[in-house]
Amino acid sequence: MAESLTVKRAANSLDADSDDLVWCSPVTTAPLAESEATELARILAALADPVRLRLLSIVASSPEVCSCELEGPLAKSQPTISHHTKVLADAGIITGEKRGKWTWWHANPDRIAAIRKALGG
Amino acid sequence: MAESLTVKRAANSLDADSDDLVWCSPVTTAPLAESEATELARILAALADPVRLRLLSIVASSPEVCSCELEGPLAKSQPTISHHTKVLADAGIITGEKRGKWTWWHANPDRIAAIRKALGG
DNA sequence: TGGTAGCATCGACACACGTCGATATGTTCA
DNA sequence: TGAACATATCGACGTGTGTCGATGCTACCA
Repeated sequence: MAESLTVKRAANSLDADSDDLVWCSPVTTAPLAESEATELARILAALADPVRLRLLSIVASSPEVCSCELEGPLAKSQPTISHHTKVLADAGIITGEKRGKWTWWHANPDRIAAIRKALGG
Repeated sequence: MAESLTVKRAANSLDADSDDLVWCSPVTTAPLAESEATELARILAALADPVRLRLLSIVASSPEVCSCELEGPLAKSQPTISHHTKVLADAGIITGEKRGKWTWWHANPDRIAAIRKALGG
């Protein structure tokens, strides 16, 4: 196996090659189609949790963060942390890279910028 | 009673007079405090629903929208529409103005901009 | 005054979600 | 190989949430 392996980003229906701002028109501009709204809601729901927001803020503040460095600051059990990283990764907001025993997480600024754009940015 | 009455914006703990971007540091900059994360998650949760996103997009696309104009496009019952407008209003994202029999809704661009800012904008 | 219309609230239901212990998987090292 | 560790997955539990019918309340109009 390869030395470095990117964790799969799960089956979200929007993994176009160019990752940014392709979803939908800004929410402030024109009525959203039902499919656009569902997709955007899915991404926002991934963010709408205090633990995940703090997790993201920790990951985004560092170039890379190991899972084991999250359990302490977030004061949650290991399965809970794993659950939350998965939710954020499925939404494309963070990406996990498995190196040896550890999984290293980093934020996806493009995706976050796309969310801002969808919010009228 | 007065001719025009602004619907109360409910008891959200963040109704500072200046309404914009006072919550928390951008999520991409530094680890969020627990209280900041909880507050931001509450606001994002108000957005993280397809019906509410479409509702907001309709309201934000017009200067003013009446509740009765939402039932049709959103294909939901009247109590459901009322529920969703309340959630968005409690989050400060839209504001309702009651004139006569009708309640007129309009978006709060400052609040939406604050959300973008909290997301690293 | 009575009737109607717009909207909010209540109660109930089904479903989704956060949480964690137990367990499984996979990697490192002796 | 076997032991130890990091992480993922599973199963279960309690709680939160979207939905709607029924009901209540207020404003308008004849």
